[in-house]
Amino acid sequence: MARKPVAPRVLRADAQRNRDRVLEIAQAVFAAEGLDVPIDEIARRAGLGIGTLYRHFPTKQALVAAIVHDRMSRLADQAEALAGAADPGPAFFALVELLADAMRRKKDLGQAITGIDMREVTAAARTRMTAAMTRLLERAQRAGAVRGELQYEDVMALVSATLPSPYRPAGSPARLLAVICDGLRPPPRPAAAPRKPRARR
Amino acid sequence: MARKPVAPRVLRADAQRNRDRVLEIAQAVFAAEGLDVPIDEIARRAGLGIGTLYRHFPTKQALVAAIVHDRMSRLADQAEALAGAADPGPAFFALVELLADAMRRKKDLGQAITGIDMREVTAAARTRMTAAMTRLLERAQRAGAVRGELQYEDVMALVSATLPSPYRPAGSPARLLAVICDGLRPPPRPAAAPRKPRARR
DNA sequence: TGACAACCGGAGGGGCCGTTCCGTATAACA
DNA sequence: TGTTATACGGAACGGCCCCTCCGGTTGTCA
Repeated sequence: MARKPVAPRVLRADAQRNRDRVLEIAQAVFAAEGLDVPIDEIARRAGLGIGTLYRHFPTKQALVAAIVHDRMSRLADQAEALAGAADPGPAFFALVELLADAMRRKKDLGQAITGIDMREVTAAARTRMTAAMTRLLERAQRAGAVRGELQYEDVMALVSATLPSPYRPAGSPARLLAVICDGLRPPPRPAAAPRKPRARR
Repeated sequence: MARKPVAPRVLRADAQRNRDRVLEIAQAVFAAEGLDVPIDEIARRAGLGIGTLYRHFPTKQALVAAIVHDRMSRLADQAEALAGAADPGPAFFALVELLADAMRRKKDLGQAITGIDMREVTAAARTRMTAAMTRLLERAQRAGAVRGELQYEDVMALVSATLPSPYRPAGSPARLLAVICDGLRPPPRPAAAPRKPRARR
């Protein structure tokens, strides 16, 4: 169980310095190596004791949350901007690429969105993100740029396919994204009949 | 001096019974709940002591391997059959669906193919699987049924998108598979120009 | 039926991790 | 410069898991 750190109005100078340092290091480490890095390791790399780290962030979750929430908020901002774009089709695909790119660049983001239970902790940003994506998806669907039957979860699942997972080197992000984006568009013929291959040449 | 051989020709009746029971239970549990179930849990559900389980399978990996190898071999059989089919296009898409379906039905299979390091242990079946898929992919590409630039890893990454992951309820498998299969086909126009939405406002 | 090899069960060792505790150090301020 | 609230460091704790060990049990065969 975690004891809530008593937060006085102002931190002592050294405390503020250390807090910043923890955030800076953790941000880099989680982005590069994912959220499974032990907290002792973060402390070590920051040149601090474990106790110090725990005074600033009462829980590993709290530290992760601080970082992921930040990242996710920025993403949500961009998503909201795109959600209001004049032309929803291109905006939707831009958002898909944006998401895929962000999640690939920041391993922690991908993990937080895709897997590990950060639900509670990133609720606010996540909600905005979901709302923006959902709205844009619906607009793009009404505009005929995206298959009508798809839902938010479908899109997120597909985006997550571009993420590398441990031990399995994922396919090329660019190729995967091309497949996914083309697949997201409405099929040429409404009937689900498989397309006839062109005659060989 | 030589110690007793690890595996005598015939197991004692009770030992054989217990071994079978472990396999049966582990198979069900791993399929339903994935490979993260502790081994004590398997033993408990089988009504056996941990020691007993460990005599039959010296390692958790060994137990998992026995089960996953089995499953994967069956899949490889089917893949090889499809790889030789007359019409490579439909056969390729059948294999994709087969894989997605198998991995969704058996959580351990999905995990073993996608993530956890079972590489060594399932090498034989995996190699056959990979070879069959690669061959079928190339044939389907030559037939013009699948985008030419894709590679084996791309296809597997896409298939894995249909898998549910913990905490994130995946999208509908049917819808995802539709998107993926359509995306795998060569795009109608060489240029990937996004479709113009209808004018509307 | 008796003797023994084969087998069983589960306590406990060891490693990894998140978290807590508390003796020591130091910034802040008079 | 002295006093004190605040902060620091890291040993130690507890939970989780894989795995080992060994005293007790049981199938098997003469």
